[in-house]
Amino acid sequence: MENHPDDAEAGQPDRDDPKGHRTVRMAPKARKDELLARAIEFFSEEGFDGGTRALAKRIGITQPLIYRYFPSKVDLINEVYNAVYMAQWKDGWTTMLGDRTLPLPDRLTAFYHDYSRTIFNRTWMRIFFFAGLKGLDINTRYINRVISNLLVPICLETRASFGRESDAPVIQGELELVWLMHGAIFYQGIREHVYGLPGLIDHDRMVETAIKMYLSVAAGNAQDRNAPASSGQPDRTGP
Amino acid sequence: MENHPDDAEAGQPDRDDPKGHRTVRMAPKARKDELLARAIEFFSEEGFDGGTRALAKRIGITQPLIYRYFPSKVDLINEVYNAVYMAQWKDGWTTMLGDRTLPLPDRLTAFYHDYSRTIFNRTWMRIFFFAGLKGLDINTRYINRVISNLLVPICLETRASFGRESDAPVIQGELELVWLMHGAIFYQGIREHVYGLPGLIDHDRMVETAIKMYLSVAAGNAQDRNAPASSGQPDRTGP
DNA sequence: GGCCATATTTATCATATGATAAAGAAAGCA
DNA sequence: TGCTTTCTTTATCATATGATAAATATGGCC
Repeated sequence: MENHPDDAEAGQPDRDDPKGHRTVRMAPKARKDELLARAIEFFSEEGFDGGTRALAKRIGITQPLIYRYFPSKVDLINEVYNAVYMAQWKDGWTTMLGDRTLPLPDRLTAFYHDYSRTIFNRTWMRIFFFAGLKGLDINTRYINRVISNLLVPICLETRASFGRESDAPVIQGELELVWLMHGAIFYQGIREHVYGLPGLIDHDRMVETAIKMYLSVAAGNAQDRNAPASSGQPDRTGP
Repeated sequence: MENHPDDAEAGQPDRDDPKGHRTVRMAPKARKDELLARAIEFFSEEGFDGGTRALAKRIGITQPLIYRYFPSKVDLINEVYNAVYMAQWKDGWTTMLGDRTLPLPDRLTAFYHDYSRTIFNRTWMRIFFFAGLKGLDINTRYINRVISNLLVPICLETRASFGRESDAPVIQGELELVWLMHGAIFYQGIREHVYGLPGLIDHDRMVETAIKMYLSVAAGNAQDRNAPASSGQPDRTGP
């Protein structure tokens, strides 16, 4: 990192092979795949400021080789996005949430179990936050997709489930409630992969509890819905 | 700096003052305070990889001046930590949570309102995540303080509030439940300051809803407590 | 008003970074 | 076996970085 004056590695940059070449010449596609996979790993640890030399060293190649497969570091990062977020998205999630042959609690449970299994891992979680903090649009685009394809449908299904079906646009209050559940669940992934705390013993039970919390308050709101002028939540300044 | 061949700024690096000196000679303490305040701002935007030159430019001083007040960048960052996290912590939070002259829901509400007002701001939230991702120990230490001074007390007060007072150590399941509430609330700060989504309209109401969710499930657990062998949560594989 | 302590700047170092061009070497094929 | 393709490396550039030493100039004090 700083000035190791007479580092033994000085003469043979970037590779950790003690002598000459270690290169196994690879087919372009295989090499590119490998590079991308290792880059995902690498950037999830180091952030996007991680250097291309460090990445190359980790893979066991020299740094300029990266530029044969990706025109620039930014291009590499973009492919990382696509692989981690776009490619792992399942349209089936929205379908699953809307399948009214099952009770809503079951649908929510099934969805969040599957969703958690997809995103609760070190690379997904960390890259997501690195991107969010940098303001990269991958993050914004992903969140917008979550809202329109997951959270809004959940709002609508919740209405229907409590016999208040309507095509009226989802209002702020409904969405906030879903965000609370979603956040409660998502935050457990943050604990583990961003804070580095030990993982949950029983993810599935945690998910079920969060859903239970949501539904119990949603049910309460459904009953209050007739009377008050505002949004069905008790006034906090009341007696 | 470098060689922007014909840059107008070439002769007067780092300052944006169009002519000569703008320097107002400041007392060391005042200058250091200003530097620290702007560094907090700066690092919360750029992360800890933000350069000292960019920071200096933002303040309107030259880069080496930073090193008169902070021996190294790492030292500066450490002072940022202390100012943002250590100095803003209130021991009163723990006291407030344990004040049994008030009903638990009121205590939780008062606490989370105050806590949110302290941490729901751009600098706090973002620096926290920059530090978490980098694995800096500020983050770990802070979380440990949250657990022992906030979450564990909440567990104990919850027991007492439901007539199950005990000195037995807090078990995993109790803590997980509190983490769900805490995460639900905290996540709303993430939405705003890390994802950059528009802020909540009514923070206070969100906090109250999250607390209500928590207490309703905690109450349920309290009732189940006698019968089942496990932890009072219905078996998810049941019919 | 001139002097002096010191806050601030200029100039510079050593190293690290993303990126490019040219040299080298591993395989497939005749 | 030798040739050709192209995967991989060496060498290098231009710039950016954290940090230091020496020169400058500001403002209080007598």
